[in-house]
Amino acid sequence: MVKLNKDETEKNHAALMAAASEDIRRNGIGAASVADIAKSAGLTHGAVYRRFPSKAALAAEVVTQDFDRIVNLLTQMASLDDGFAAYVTAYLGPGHRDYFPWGCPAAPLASEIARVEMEVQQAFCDGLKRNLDGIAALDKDADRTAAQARAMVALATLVGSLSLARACKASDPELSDGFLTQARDALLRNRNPET
Amino acid sequence: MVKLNKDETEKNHAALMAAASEDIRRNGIGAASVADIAKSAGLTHGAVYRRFPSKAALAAEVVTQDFDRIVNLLTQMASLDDGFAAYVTAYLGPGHRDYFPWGCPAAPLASEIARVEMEVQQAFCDGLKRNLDGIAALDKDADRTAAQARAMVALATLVGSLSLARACKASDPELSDGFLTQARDALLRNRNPET
DNA sequence: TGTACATCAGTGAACGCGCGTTCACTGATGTAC
DNA sequence: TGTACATCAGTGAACGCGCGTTCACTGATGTAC
Repeated sequence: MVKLNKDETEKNHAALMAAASEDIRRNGIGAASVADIAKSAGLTHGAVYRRFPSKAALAAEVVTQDFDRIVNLLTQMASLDDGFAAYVTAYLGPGHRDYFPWGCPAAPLASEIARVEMEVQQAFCDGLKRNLDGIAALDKDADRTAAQARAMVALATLVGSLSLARACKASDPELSDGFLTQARDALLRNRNPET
Repeated sequence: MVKLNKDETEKNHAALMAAASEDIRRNGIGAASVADIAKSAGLTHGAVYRRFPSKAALAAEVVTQDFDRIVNLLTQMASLDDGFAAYVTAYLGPGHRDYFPWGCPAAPLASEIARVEMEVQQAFCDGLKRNLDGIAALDKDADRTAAQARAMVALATLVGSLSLARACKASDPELSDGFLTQARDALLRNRNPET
């Protein structure tokens, strides 16, 4: 290929991040391949190593960026009448289950994170905390400790039901849909039980 | 090695299954290696292929056996005063998070299952349904549909919190413990909201 | 009881493959004069 | 305005490695006679 001007260079960087984000959330970090990511972005694998010292560094940046997107979404939802319901409904919609160009990185990566490089674990854990804060901010209860606790349970339920819905989609689509709808109903019914 | 008598052959088979079960739940199916599994069982990789036509066939049998163990446990717990509390407490204890010789296959494999061979997906989905039935059987509510629905939400919450607790264990042990205790408290508080 | 032989669980060398990573090279850009 | 040159994003061949899988072989077992 030829030398590009700055605009095209930035476009290539964004394309690389987008391709990596999709591949990593769809296939996991281990099964995502540097060459495939580069190819999806219209580049070759060598270009990846001009920008990132390793696949792990790329994965860490992808995880951070993915959580940034979720946190931005949560910030927007905080201005809605019922942001929590909007978040839960979007998270457990069939679109989020079947579509990978963007989405929550916690569900597909949670099981794998413990065995990858520490820099990726740190990025994940950091993002997770920001995600939890964003969920807790949707909870108007004066007791902030309780709101944080509820955010943790809510995120765990979202992650678990999305993962299980994805797992059994091919074998039993009805069961898959059931995980999404039952979790949604339960989360919207059980919140803030004291009020 | 030498020819073994039938007892030793069965021992080797059991050792292979145990090693595969631990490796697969600890590292995932993709990252588990046939050679490592054989080595852990005191054999070489060739021995695996005398018993299983492929790594996928081994994984499918491991998944089935892992769910069998969970279902047996649930059957035993059904005779306790509060089997659901016993299940939730054991599932979300730090032992289940940190120890891999046995345990629930749903949490570590959920994210990965959608991209492995169909025979493994079938074994997983089958096991998942038996797991759900076992949880629902701990629920004495006369409304069986509601009990099934609660079982799905409970399993999703268990899977999600265990996965997230494992994910952030190294980066933030307190947050990791929090996922376990908050999910446990919520599951024991919110069950069967109509009674 | 002793001998010959079929069985078959397990061994280990070999295979092709895709992986992450390295590095010498290319060639358009944009600056220096 | 025109020319020489340093920069640097991207290319693509090459590397060592571990993977799943195959297969000719080994040798104790347990049966047949």
